[in-house]
Amino acid sequence: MSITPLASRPHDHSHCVHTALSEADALCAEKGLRLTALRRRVLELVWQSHKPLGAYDILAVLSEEDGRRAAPPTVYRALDFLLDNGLVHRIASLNAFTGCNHPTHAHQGQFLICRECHAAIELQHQSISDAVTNAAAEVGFAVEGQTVEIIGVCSGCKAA
Amino acid sequence: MSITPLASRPHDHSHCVHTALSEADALCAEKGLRLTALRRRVLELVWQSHKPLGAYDILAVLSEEDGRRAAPPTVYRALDFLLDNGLVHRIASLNAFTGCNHPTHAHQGQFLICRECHAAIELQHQSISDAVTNAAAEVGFAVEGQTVEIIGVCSGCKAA
DNA sequence: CAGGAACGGGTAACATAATAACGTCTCCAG
DNA sequence: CTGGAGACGTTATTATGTTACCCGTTCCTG
Repeated sequence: MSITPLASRPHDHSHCVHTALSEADALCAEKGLRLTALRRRVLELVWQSHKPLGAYDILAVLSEEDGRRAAPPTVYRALDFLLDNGLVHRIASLNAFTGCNHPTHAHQGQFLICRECHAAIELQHQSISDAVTNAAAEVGFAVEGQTVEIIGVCSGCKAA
Repeated sequence: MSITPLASRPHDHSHCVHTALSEADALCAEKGLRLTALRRRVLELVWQSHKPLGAYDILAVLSEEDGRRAAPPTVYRALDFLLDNGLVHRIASLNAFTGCNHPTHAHQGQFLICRECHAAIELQHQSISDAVTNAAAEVGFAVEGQTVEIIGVCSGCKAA
């Protein structure tokens, strides 16, 4: 039904980062949004691995490379921008952020989070969304947003 | 397929609280666990409405009624006990806790969270769990726990 | 009936996460 | 060129969660 998500198999990760940044550039150009140096840098950091990154992790990197120490609002504002425009997702159960695989169309992903390697694998499974929507409809609940975060062990870590 | 969850319709709430505490007593007696006064009180507070309660909300109530002010570890230890034994659930997207409807058998609920009245309606919909398990299996991911939290508007608030 | 491990709980301090409020700068439209 | 919106810096504060350490009780064991 679906291809194996990239995050769950070996791959050239620098390609991920490059693609993500290019897509972000294109999307912002198209919508007339300003992907400033800071926002671009934060997006790059979030994409540096498939492990969701905490706001304060980002803060630490920025502080180190800038010399002067950055303050929380700097990072949160950049993250808010990226969230608003679908370039990153927030993982509520981890208080962390991860790059969005499909920024060009609005969606809410589901995430498989590996307890071992901490990678977050984004899914977009219609059957899950449908099951949620149907279950909610049964009790007259109007769905506006879904947080689906599955903890477990990924195939790679199971093998090891 | 399922009956309307209690939390989503009018009901005698004192009955909820009483039932929850009785079930907790029974469950702890059976398992040889100690439902101390503090733990029981925290469980009662969590059950006082169907709105999930933050740890610091509980802390505030305990501090006020005890005169001396309680400290965070007191509340978190009680909550850990209740979580470990399935008496309450944690709502990750709210950083809050809510009473478990079915403490006697292990399970992981799904939650409908009303943006208006803040009530959390616990579901246990097999179709959702199945959809999640199947989607995970497709990529070789072994599910250990599910966080499914749906934000939206409940039937009561839609009517009003 | 010692004596000591296990447990519940208190206190203080700390760590992490997020927001509020205000000021300055830049850049582009008019 | 000017005026206003948006981006970002800075400081402070609030919210949430954890760690380390100590003390008293319980309860089991010898």
